[in-house]
Amino acid sequence: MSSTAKALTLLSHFSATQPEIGLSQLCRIAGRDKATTYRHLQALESAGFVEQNPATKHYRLGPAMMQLAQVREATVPRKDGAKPALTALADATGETAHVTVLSGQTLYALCECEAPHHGIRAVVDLNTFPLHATASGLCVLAFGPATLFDVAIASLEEFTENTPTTEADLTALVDTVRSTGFGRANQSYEAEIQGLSAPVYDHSSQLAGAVAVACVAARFTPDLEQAIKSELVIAARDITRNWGGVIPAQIEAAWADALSYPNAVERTS
Amino acid sequence: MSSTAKALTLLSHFSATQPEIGLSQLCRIAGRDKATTYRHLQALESAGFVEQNPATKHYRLGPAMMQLAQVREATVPRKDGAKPALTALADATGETAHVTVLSGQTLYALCECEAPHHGIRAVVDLNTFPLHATASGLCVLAFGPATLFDVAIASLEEFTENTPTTEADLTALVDTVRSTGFGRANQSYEAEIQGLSAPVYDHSSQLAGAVAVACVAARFTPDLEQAIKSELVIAARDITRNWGGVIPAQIEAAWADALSYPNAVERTS
DNA sequence: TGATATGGTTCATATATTGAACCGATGTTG
DNA sequence: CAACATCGGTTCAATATATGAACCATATCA
Repeated sequence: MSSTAKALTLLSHFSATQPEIGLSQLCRIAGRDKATTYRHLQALESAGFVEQNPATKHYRLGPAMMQLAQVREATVPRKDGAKPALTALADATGETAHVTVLSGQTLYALCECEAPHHGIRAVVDLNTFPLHATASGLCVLAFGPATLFDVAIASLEEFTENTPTTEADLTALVDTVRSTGFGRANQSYEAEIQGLSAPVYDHSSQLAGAVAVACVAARFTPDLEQAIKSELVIAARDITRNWGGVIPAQIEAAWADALSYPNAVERTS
Repeated sequence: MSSTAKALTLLSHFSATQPEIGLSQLCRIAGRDKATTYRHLQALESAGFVEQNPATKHYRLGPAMMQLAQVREATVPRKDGAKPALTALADATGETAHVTVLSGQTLYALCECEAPHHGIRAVVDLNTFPLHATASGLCVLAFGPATLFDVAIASLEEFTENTPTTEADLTALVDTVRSTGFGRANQSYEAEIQGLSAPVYDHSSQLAGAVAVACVAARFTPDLEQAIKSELVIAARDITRNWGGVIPAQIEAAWADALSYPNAVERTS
């Protein structure tokens, strides 16, 4: 590990809950020598990556972050940050994958990717996603602003015989999503289509949207469901990372539980 | 200079106008060896500070910037406090407005706002602002720590034929800023760009940075200068207020004098 | 007053960084 | 199409640079 990489990992110890850290404290957290840590902080400070609170001498993230984040945002718009993960997801699952973004009270399609594996495949052709009947919508209801639930029950349009049409039905579905970390729509929007989704987050620490897989129901087996879920987790982490967000710990925990990998954080890059 | 500092300065070469840079190109820009630059980029990539465009192999700023900027903003919420005033300033003047923050001996760009009024407008695309050649820099020299003046005269790079290149020239400019309360850069950094700035303060009662307007020189008239100055005062007061600071009485007095509104404190919201 | 924190500094040691030269691939050009 | 240029990436000997135990100066507290 290069000394540069070591210096940079120091930055990862700053967070909203612990925004300012003293030298000795940071040494303990990072498990590194004090002189070394001090020099690393000096280097970071010279580049504006950290600065010292003049009053306490504690260190905090510096102003250069703001400038660089602006350039990053101008360089990689949101859609581009989702596309690679989406194609990987479609390829790995062999099913159609798509990403939705929540804007206000509406869930919009951002982009979509069809896997070429099968002659029969789901085609996602929506501008806006009904909250109560799609996997992405349920995901947003479960993890997004609470006010959305009222919006959803105000228009419980019945698309298929599986569409939830009562508040009780919808509450039950959303509760399941909350406990598993995955949105699931069993032919509730279109017959013969099974949807599975996972939430994605952005820099605001709020839910930003969902990533989902639409699967032809005839192919849907417990094995495929497990496979899709584990790929969804990878895609959701990737997109969230590109959008500057973090997956809430409780959702990571729910995923780990649902996938029966009690301690799974096997891919963080 | 530590290798970490060298690696970090690579990041400053990325900008909105040049968001992606190839290895060889970056070596030329940074004036460093290719192997070294490559390893530095590897270290930066491992921390998510840069990433490679898979298609072109060119490097660009990475997703980690977004997360860190989020934490920084949560720690020192400056950008949110500056943005409304900045858009109002850009809108009222019809020119490009920006805010800079002083950290240590370096003046960083915090955010920028372009007015849509004109087809031709200034584009601020800087990571750090030279102290001697920009309106914001002169403002900081005039009202910030005295030690900055030594830093400034240590590197009097000549950007245009109007750039001050002697200590005497710079002293004269800074004295003018002190007596008027406004930083002014008449095409001293870029030809055809007139800069005007005002200091902003934070809770520490120290100078925190500057708010500035970059104006296309061809449009610059005495009337516009007066208009920009009075808008700058409004913006500087607003930002200072949001950052928990107070404008020193002597600067308020200088402003009132310069604007020929002897008792002007007519808008403080 | 002594014990224990803190942020910051020193210096011999040796480890990690450096850059000229090199490689294979791709693209240009007369 | 062969010669040339440029690209991203790699190698290895030379050495510049990072390292950490011990050490300050200062502040806090019992």
